[in-house]
Amino acid sequence: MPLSYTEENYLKAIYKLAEIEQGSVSTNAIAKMMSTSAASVTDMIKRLSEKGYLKYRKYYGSELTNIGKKTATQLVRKHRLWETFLVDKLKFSWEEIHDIAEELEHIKSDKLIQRLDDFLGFPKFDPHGDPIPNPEGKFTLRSQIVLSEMKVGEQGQVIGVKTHDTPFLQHLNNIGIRINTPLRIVSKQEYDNSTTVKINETNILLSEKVATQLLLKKIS
Amino acid sequence: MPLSYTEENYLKAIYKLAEIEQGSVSTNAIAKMMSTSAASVTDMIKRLSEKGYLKYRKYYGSELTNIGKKTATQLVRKHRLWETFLVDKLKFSWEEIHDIAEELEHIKSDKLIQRLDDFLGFPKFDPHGDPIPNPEGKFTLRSQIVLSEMKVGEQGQVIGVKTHDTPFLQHLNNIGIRINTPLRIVSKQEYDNSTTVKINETNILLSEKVATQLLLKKIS
DNA sequence: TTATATTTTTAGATTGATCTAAAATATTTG
DNA sequence: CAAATATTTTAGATCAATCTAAAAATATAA
Repeated sequence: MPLSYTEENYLKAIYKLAEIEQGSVSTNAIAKMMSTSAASVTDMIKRLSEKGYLKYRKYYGSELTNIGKKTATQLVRKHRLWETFLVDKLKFSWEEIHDIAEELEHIKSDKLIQRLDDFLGFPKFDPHGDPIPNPEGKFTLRSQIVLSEMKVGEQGQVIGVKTHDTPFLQHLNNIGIRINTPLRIVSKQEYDNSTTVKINETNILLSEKVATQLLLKKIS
Repeated sequence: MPLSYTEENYLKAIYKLAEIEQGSVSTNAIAKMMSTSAASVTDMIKRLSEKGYLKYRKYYGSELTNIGKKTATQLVRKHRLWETFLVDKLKFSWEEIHDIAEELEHIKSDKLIQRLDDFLGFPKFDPHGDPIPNPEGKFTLRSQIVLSEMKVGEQGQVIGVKTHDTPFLQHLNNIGIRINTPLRIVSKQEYDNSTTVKINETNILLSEKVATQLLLKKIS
């Protein structure tokens, strides 16, 4: 029997939390991520446990099984492919796509996702720079560095962001930073940990808050 | 408050039935179309009536209000645009798209549909030849004739089908008939009401069952 | 290490969508 | 037109997903 919309969202939430915390995920953490009560979470993890998607010991939290992880990874794959579609084909911007992809990812058709992947040219990264798992669930790795850790004089190209919240992405749009933007570190101000970068012959000041969220690939 | 997935499906069903029957739609007819019990339908039409999407008199059936019709038309618009996307962009065939579009039509974003419409080049008809209503709900009309009513010697081009059931569409694929196929009526056999047509210099026999479901535009 | 605080689970209710069976209303027919 | 038949509604249950409040278990701190 197929998973419900809600069950799928729980799996995704637990998968994400397991990436941060290690080992098992606490009921309260899931409740916070799903914006629901701990009582509801207890109900749901019991159900998902019975269906074999996770292992759960009372009072000690939950851990996804292999099938649970696989299912969650496929949801991530679908989400990121749809986000790529929305940006590449429908010309949406960074910050508009999350909620729509959140709905699209639940459409149940393997063939649809294969065809979409093909149509998009088998992308390996989504518009935020996050890797798109392949049908087997494998992620493509690449070397990346946080802008705030680059040294003066080094050059790089923006390949991703660490957070996806709308105000941050809008701010990046405003100051002219997007995926693939090339830049050079001009100077770093110790006083407030801000960084000056040169983009297209223009110097731009990036606050610490921004510099610690931008992922780059170095270019020599 | 937005409509639920189920409420949207009821609206669509009632809208479709109102196109066939005239005036109000019976509870049983809705139950049949939704493959559910009459009791469930009674519950639902009460709710939709309270929300203002339809008018309902006990024991006398339901009729959509203007807002109900508008909502249903937008669902039809979304369904047909997604079907067009699946065929034109993702290379699905006629008979594979209905169920997927049935899910996609519930994604809630006006901007998404605008952008999709633009991306597809503002199509006026879907892959089955059915008209796609514009954002205001207006359908494009065109003159069409059922193949079985054409006379020997007349020429036409396939622009649509009257039923969408999978075996029928697969049969059309098999015998080489699709949207835009040009053909000429070679002869009509009175005995079994079959029709012989010429497509690309080849004569093909169409049964009455097929000939009464094919819509054509005459060409002179 | 006992008391306090936090986390988690249980118990009991609610809402939407569904069902079956029975009652009420409408329609058809002899 | 009354009896038989068909349709529709009501009544009462169930299931998934949610809630609040209270109880139970675990963790922390004096």
